Amino acid sequence: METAPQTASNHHPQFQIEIDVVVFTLRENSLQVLLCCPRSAGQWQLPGVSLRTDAGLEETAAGCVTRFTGLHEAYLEQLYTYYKPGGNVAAVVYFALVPADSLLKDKDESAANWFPVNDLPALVPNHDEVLVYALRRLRYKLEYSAVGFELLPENFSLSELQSTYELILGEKLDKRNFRRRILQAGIIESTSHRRAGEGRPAQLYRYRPDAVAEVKARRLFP
Amino acid sequence: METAPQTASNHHPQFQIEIDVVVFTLRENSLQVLLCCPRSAGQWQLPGVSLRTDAGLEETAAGCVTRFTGLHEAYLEQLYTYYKPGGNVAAVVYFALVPADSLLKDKDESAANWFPVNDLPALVPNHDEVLVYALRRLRYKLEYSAVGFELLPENFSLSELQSTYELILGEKLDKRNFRRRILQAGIIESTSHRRAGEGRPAQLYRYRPDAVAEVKARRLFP
DNA sequence: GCAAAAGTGTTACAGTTACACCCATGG
DNA sequence: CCATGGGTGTAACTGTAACACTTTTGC
Repeated sequence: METAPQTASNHHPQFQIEIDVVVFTLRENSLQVLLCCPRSAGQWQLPGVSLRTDAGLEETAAGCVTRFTGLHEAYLEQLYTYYKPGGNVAAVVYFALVPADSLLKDKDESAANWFPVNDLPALVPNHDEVLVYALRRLRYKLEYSAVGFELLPENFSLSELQSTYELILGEKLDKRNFRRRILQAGIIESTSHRRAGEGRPAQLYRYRPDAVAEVKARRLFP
Repeated sequence: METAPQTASNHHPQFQIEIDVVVFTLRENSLQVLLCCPRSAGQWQLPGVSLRTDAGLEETAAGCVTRFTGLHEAYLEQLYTYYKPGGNVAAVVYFALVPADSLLKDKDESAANWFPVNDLPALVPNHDEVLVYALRRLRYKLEYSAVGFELLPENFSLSELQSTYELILGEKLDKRNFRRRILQAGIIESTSHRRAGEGRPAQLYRYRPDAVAEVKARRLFP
């Protein structure tokens, strides 16, 4: 990475690098994504910033999330790097999960908004594709890792967790099987809090950050 | 991707983009990786080229594989993008699988060589890490997709396929279970060829490119 | 006391694993 | 005819999916 790659010529083309972030959250009973509409573009697009030479990729993505949501900790993962030949700007796309009810700050400056993933506005070219890919990755990841907690506040009830999974996967789940599995996996622990409301109060749980989140799935091959 | 991202300033830092490729193959009964040692660096590193403005990322990676192995078709997948703050070159890393016995061409020009993944030379900084990640991804991918065929010639026996899996996963597999599963999955078809040698001749199979390769694994969550 | 959400076990079924012998060919 | 690698089925087990009622609270 530090040394020049070996090519015939010695001068290398220069590119601009843009970090885009697909930020998901749960709002209004649906999975939503953060989009912004800068005046210069006049069209909705993923929030993004230009990479500076003195900043890391993930660091920059995290800064972008903070700037648009005000949150300082979010689940972040590199998704894909795009480059369209003929241009001179490459886009490194991250995806992020932020807890429910993360409010937008700087609303006017950033002109950003949440949109349900099933009801998106027209987007800048290629961002549709990126979004579809991010969504696929999120669903996929949900099936073999513990990523669902990132969309919930620190303390949550099992019913809330189940709804999260149902919303993202788009299917209903069996309550008893869901509880058994999630508890057996040992990735959450109960807290001393309970949430009152209509009906019987719910036991609240917390994610155990020390838990080993990825689990070996059944293999097809061999 | 085309429009400028919104930042305060209007001038953007410029970077060089390097495409590196982790090329795996099976040779001498082990999983091996392609490394090169350009005169300028004097140290082993992943083969890489500088991105040109008029070329796509995957296209460039494919060209890199061709240049070092002589092969024109290889399984390619984007792995990760790295950037070390303070530098000005980002590296987009791909991983590639090439069939057994892919010979190196241009041996002297490229100064490249195959190394068993368990016995690597000292590498340029950060490439160790990249390689470890690539290997993890390969093992992982092998478990839920049909990627193993990419390391074999067009026609192969079931025993050869099984050895491939065993070599990569680093564990022995049950012959009968292996065969049942791979055949049930319907991703290979028998050909009219057989391979003679010591012992009973083996039926040769071929990968069905139309097969749906990715299969839903058992979920932990929900 | 009733509406509303939380919590709790068991059984049938499907898929996975473990395992040992016969077959076809070349020398 | 024998050495070598190729090819084949079954039984025990483990994990998964389906399913309905009782409990606790607020009003």
